[in-house]
Amino acid sequence: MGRPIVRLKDVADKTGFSVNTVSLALRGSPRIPEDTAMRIRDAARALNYMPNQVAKSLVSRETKTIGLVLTDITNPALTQAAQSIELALAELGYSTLFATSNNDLDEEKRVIAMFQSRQVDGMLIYPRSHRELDHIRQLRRANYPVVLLVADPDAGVDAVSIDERRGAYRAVRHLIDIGHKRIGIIDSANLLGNHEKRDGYVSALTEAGVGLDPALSADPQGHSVIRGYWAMDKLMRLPQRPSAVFAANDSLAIGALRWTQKNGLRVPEDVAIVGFDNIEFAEHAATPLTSVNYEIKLVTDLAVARLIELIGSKDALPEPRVTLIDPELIVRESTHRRT
Amino acid sequence: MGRPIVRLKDVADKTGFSVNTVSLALRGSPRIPEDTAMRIRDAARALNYMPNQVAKSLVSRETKTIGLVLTDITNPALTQAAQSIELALAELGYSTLFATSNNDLDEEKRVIAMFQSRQVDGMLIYPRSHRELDHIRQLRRANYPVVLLVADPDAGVDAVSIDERRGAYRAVRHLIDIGHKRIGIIDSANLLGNHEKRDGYVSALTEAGVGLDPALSADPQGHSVIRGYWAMDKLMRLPQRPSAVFAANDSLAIGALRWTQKNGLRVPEDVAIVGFDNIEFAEHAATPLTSVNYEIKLVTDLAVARLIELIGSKDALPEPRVTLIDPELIVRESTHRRT
DNA sequence: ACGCAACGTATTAACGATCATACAACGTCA
DNA sequence: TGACGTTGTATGATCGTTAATACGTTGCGT
Repeated sequence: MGRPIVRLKDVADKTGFSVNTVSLALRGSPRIPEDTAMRIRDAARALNYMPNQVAKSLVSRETKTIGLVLTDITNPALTQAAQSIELALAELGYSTLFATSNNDLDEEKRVIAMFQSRQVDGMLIYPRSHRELDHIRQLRRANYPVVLLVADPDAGVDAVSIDERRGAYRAVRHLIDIGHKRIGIIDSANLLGNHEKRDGYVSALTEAGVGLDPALSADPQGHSVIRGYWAMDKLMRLPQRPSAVFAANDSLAIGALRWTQKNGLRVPEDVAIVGFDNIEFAEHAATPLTSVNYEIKLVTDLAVARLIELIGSKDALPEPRVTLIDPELIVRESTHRRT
Repeated sequence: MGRPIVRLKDVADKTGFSVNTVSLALRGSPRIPEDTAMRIRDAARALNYMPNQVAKSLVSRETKTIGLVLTDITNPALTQAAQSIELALAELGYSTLFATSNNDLDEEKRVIAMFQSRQVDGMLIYPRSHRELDHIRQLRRANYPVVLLVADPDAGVDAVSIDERRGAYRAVRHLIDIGHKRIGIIDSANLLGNHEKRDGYVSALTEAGVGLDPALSADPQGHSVIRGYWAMDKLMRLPQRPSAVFAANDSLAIGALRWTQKNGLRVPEDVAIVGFDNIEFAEHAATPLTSVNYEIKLVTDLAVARLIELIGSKDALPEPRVTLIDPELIVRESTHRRT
């Protein structure tokens, strides 16, 4: 310890004014004559005075801090989100306290409680599960401003998210449109209820009258490149291979692509591949990947705006509102029209 | 506003004890008999009492919060660092306040001042420049615990970093060892003094008696894939092309690799490529990339440990210590022994 | 039965800031 | 000239918590 803290009192002692006068002067109150204010400001600068936000927060009952809960920041899509959230909040004078839940529900709860204890003014949460949201709904009921970054329309909590279901639908629909019928999917067989993408896949196939084959579904058990490689291997060893594969994110898709390279298959001639998130590496992959694209900044800006709105609400929080952003499909070489 | 805050006083009122007794009981003081403590704990639970860390911090003079300053979190290497720092700190009971300097010195200063104002117990900083560290040295002089995440040995501030110079040396040395003489470099011609990698490149060439050709140096003006592609284009249009290229990070290297694909060159036969950071996409690139590898967790764990040590130091901070981690080279297909 | 620990709980004062209010000193006006 | 505003500054309470200390009860020993 022993870090020297310069307090209002120190500035007061140095100038001979009272603590209160110093406080008013530094905050530019019109009640303090310019002459006095200047002397006080000079003294404050000389002492390198910095207001203690902790003390300030105690009386103002706001910390100008928001808590950001992520599952796992190594996911490039989340990284981007974190970056643009921090930026947007900083512009509004808020600091970002961040923590990862490591995809564990108890951890998520613990992190949320910690943030509450630290009196954050609001939270942005990337929940581990899109369904188990009771603990978050409870937060909201206690009048705590929260905005989720993924959700379905009836979450019962404010949320801004891209429409994953619709994005997946577009991807698979595209594959169908260019003539594919046997379409595989690489996505977690998710016990957590995160099956928006799978739903989109199913509805595109169903709509086109293509039967579902459970064998065409591979659970990568992770979201890294190597997991995509591994899942692709499972799909391609089937007696009846898929002619196209939809991967739930670009890392998985790149893993799948890598499998085709190692095994001498051509993309898209032998198998077409579609990814999700349109990360930079997708565009510049060995075969540029068709991928579901969206502007992450749009999502985060809306989420931040909504959160600030909730924080500003005087009385009870308004009715929850879920905003889903419709993503687009960027078609590249990894999918081609079949003849 | 109007968020309901449950305070010690509320628990006190409910149980009939005084605030102080409640405080002691909840903190498990031996002075409070088990019977009383239990009643108080029950009441606290019933009211969903959560200690107000802001108030606690005011009296304890520590926030159990550290500030993490990054230049730009989209850099995958920094992302990883952020993740493992958050994890390590959380295990030690610290929260992470994070902010990005957006590679701007004034912004960096502003962020640091903000963190001070918020009374963070210490800071981990990825400085924009490896040379302009005066504002950070000043912090240290004011007895503020700071650990940098990149630095040269004589920074005058505590630091834990990988030895970029040595990593670059190993990469270029490897290229020389397998027979290359005309070796290009893709790295920022950095005005900020971040020329550790370039230094390593130069010393490997010099040591081998290979002359330096300034034309073989390309400034990508960024660190993304597309910038690497662009810089590679510049290098490969030279009348005397390099036979090998060292890129300062894997994104740049992947961009360079992409250029060779588009232009029908073979890697490593026509040109060898080495990257830096060994991100997952490097291993699974179209041609698996040789890259400088290091365990980021080792760096961050040491940095966190050092920071905690500084925070714990009773009196003045100990002499600054710079720890450089020696990275290794992972050789993959993108470089081959020449015959 | 009295003094003195030990025990259990309460009181008071911080922490650093803000806010509402009090209070001097001075000037103005009828 | 005295009541009344204005102006500039100070005082005191407050935010929720902890720390130091004070103060009643007990129970014990003699």
